[in-house]
Amino acid sequence: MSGRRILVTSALPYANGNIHIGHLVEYIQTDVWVRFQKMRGENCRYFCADDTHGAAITISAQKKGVTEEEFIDGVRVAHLADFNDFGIQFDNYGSTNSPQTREYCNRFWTALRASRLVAEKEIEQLYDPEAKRFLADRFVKGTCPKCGKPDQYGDSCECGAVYSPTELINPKSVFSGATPELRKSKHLFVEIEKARAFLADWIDKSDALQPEVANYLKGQFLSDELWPWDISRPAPYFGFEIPDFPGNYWYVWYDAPIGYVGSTAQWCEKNGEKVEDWWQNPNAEIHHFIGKDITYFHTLFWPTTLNAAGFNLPKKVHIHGFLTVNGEKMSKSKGTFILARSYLNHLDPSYLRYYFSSKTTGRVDDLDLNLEEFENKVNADLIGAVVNLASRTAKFANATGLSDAYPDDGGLFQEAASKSEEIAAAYEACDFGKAIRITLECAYRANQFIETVAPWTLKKALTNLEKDENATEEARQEARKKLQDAATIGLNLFRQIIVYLAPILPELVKKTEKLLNTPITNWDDAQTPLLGAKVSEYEHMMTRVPKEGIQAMLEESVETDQKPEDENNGGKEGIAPWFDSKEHLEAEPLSETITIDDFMKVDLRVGRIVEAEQVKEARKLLRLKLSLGGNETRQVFAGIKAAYPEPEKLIGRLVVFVANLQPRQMKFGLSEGMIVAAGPGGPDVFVTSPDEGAAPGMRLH
RNA sequence: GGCUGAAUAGCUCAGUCGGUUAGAGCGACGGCUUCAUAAGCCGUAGGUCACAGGUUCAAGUCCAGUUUCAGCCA
Repeated sequence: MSGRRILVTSALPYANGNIHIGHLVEYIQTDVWVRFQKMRGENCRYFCADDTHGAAITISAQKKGVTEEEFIDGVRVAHLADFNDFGIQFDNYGSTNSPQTREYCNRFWTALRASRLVAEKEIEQLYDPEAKRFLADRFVKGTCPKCGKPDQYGDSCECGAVYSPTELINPKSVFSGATPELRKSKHLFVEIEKARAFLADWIDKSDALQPEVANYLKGQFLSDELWPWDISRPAPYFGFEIPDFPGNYWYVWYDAPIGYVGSTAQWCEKNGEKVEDWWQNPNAEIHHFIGKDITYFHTLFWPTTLNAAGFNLPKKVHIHGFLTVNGEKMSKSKGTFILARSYLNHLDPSYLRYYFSSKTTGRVDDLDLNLEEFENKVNADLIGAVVNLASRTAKFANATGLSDAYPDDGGLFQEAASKSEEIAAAYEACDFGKAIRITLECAYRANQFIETVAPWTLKKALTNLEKDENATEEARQEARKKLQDAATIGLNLFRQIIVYLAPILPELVKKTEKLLNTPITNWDDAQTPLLGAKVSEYEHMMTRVPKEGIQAMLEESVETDQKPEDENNGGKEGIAPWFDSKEHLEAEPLSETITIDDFMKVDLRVGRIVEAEQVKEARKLLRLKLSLGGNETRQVFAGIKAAYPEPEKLIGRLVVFVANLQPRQMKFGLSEGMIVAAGPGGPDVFVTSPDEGAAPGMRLH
């Protein structure tokens, strides 16, 4: 493959929560840029992965009662589905919890050691004696020492106060609720101060950073001594153990960017390529797309690590701002904390791809999603100006196809073709807003042209001639040709615009390809008119933004029980507080007290589901076969059909099972017990699972 | 507090190297059109370019200051 060799990454989404529209700013921006490069014929690859390590993952997994690996596997499936449905097209989507990432963690580590950048120091930190683990500030909660507000994090309070976790009144560990104590432990640090000369030079001269970012780094960091970077965490910690520092693990932010390389390696294994051709090749370009919150990880620590190992430094770090909705931070109570899935449930992803792109400037500014503007802009630009071009011309060419020679259009096609490089330069600079502005000017001119030629009038004239018995066949031919020519011009101007918007609107490209029976694959498809092509029956390409869809999305988001992750730190040391509602307890109040003897009458056992199938005739029932270990099995009919429509997915799971319930003959067979599940019923039934380590046959006490 | 950035029409934003009368889209208003699932075209109104200075033949643009807003401070 020829062209520039370009490796592109987006920041790895943390495996602790769902993708929301704030994330999408970045993935859409990156995807558009990558699609643009590919259309230009560059050898461009887009790599990403889930970022899976750290204490927050452990907590989330514990809350769900699954292992960390099970938890991140589940999140990965959800992430990929969201990305896919938004048209984000990765060349490889890996995980930091992969053998490839581990291998590169080791390699970079060796390099950092060899460069004498690693130092050992003893630090004092809060420790949870019950959970037997050290606690980051965010995992301690207590009463604010300044304002007295309870239930605040160990580093700062909602009142704005900033303090150390040791100052908290009545501090508690979020793991166990135990009172933490101070303990000393040894940590490893990367002394990036030693890399100062390199960093200062790179920041100043490489042109990898937007000027405001370079200024920020110079003013904020380089003006003073660079603090050593605490890179190890004592066990237990979900991550990779440091080979030469047993009992300690790399901090999640060490392996997160290495995940870029790990994902590359995975792709290389599948495609017979070499990692060094991408990461250690002076002719390869590395482009990172990130949010401004994680600037210093990517502009201080990461270049230092890469440099130590002799890897390419980023050619560009493209940094974008945060998303606001209607001018404010996303808010759960206002319904503006919108999950990707909630958006997809109600609106077309093309709208958001277009809107975000129209507001993408390549600068670090925040981007506002104003929902009223969103609706207006998409309707006016995409429906009114762009799609409308096809919808008002296509049917006039349906019978004849496009003309065989491009008719005189007053230079419109040529003029738009001449904008190609200017638009391309805007894409290259991530100024998608500018690319769109120039393209839309073409659309306005095209609409004016259609207005002047008025194909509908030509069509009427033709119809009249065809009815008129006195009309000559020549006159009819001429009228037919005029109409075909007008439609040919309209559809070519339309297609040219679609080429320019193709990186942003892949779905619209597909529909255009279908309409004109010709693929769009290359940027230069905008240079030559399409001639002689068949024109399919016009089908709607895009509908106006449904107002009720926006409303429904907001309503759904108000209900979503999801908290914004902490922007600071990319959320990795953050933890979503619990939002447990009282509704369930109110719906079903606690029963009267029983004695331990009463309880002991119930023989609860761990069982493994070895068979699970639909009972077709039953409304609510699944037939399960539970193994209690050895050859002991029981057949159970469970009323969980609505909640588990795919029973085969239950096979292998451990469940809790009432083993001494009197068997009951049911219409479909004998039920020899029941499995324990929570929830009000219907689709809201949740089968309970024992923690890892439990085995079939164990009794619950 | 320190640092960084921003301020142009009701809204969202262009405005190149300092160079003619500061532009676009949306919205508002008036008209035209009726091919297209209300889309399109023409026109009108709307600006002390945050403020007061400086440099210059010439400043929205360059310089220093002031105000306001936003962000960042591992």
